[in-house]
Amino acid sequence: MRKPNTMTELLKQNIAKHILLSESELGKFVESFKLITIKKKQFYLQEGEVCKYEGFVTHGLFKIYYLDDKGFENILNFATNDWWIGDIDSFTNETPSQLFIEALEDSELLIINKLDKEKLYEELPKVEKLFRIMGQKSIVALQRRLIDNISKTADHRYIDFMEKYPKIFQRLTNLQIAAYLGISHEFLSKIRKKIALKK
Amino acid sequence: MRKPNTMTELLKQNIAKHILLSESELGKFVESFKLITIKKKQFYLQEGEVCKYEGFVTHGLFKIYYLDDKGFENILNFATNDWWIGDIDSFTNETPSQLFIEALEDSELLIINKLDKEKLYEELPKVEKLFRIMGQKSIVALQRRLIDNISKTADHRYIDFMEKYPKIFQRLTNLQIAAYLGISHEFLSKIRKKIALKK
DNA sequence: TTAATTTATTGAACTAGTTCAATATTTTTT
DNA sequence: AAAAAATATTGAACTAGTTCAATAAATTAA
Repeated sequence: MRKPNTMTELLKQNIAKHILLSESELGKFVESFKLITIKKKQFYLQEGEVCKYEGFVTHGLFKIYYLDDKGFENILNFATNDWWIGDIDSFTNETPSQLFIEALEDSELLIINKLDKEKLYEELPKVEKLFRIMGQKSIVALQRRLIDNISKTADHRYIDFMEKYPKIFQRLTNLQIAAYLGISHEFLSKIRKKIALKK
Repeated sequence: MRKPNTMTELLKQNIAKHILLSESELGKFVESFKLITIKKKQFYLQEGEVCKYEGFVTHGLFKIYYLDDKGFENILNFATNDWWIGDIDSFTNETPSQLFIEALEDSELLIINKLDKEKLYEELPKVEKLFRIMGQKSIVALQRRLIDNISKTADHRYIDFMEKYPKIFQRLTNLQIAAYLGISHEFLSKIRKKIALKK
């Protein structure tokens, strides 16, 4: 593990993208977080649990997924350095989550619990703005993802994903990519072949 | 058109679901909004425009959609009484929208522009919380919609929609429902026949 | 280092959903 | 009330994507 303050630097840089805080406010902000590690194949969150923390990934890789009626894994998203994870619904309303969040690599996170987050909202009103803006960005991203899923074919979505997230892409298996694209891995294999032949 | 203060009552009730404001704060809040009407087939927003207002629908019905590469209409959502509309991305960043928001019935809205909204954030810090919470709810809804779209068949999605929004459902054509479900209207017609035969 | 397990590829048969074209029905306009 | 326009239904041929099963390749565990 790297030094904790290297990790909090990442978090400071992340929030500086959205709002402007003084050095002392930044200090107070990051102090509310705790550094934890999660080993590959271990869970940050499992279906049925209440999501107790919001987490900022400083290192590693996660998949966020749910199991459908047939027990099939559908990946909503991946999260690596500089991404936030958690189940907003479960965290905010303290209800059981439907999601699994699992480490695909040994990972490190800065986490905050609900009480400490609420304290932050009170002490640093700008934090309210921060999470409002982050929420807005999530909405835009989700809206785009929904649009793509409705109106693009699987090969198109595969190529888009590869181009948009080349670094994550390399670290994933085809099974994981297929579960993200919403297609069977056999069909992904055929898409890959077709693309390879074109070149 | 009904009396303006009947309309602002609806807005007050809506925000009371999320945060607690005093009567005078509520008054200040609703004063920042302007009541407008949009006739059937007219647009609240068109592709290429910057979204200048966020709107709270007090009466009527809208479709929010975008045109894909083939010029095909994909409906992201419908909005009726007690819903908010706007393109968050375009509104926040003052960039051209990709969306159309069109009235399907003669409609009434309370709208607020960016400057007035920012003023509200400053004067009533709880409003920041309000929009953060509303954003979180949108995220949850979008996430569920994405999940459904990936993992459920069209007949399942059709039945879900009918059961979840029976009142809106009745006021829509099959063309509109198909554009929302992401299927051709011919196929929707076949789904409807299959369901009718089962009964 | 071998054995065991997981991941990837391929083909064949299938199913969900599309596309196109023709006809019927409903709604809107005049 | 008639004509015009938009919406809905149906069938036939098609395509994108699934499922199942067998085999190969790559990773992980012993």
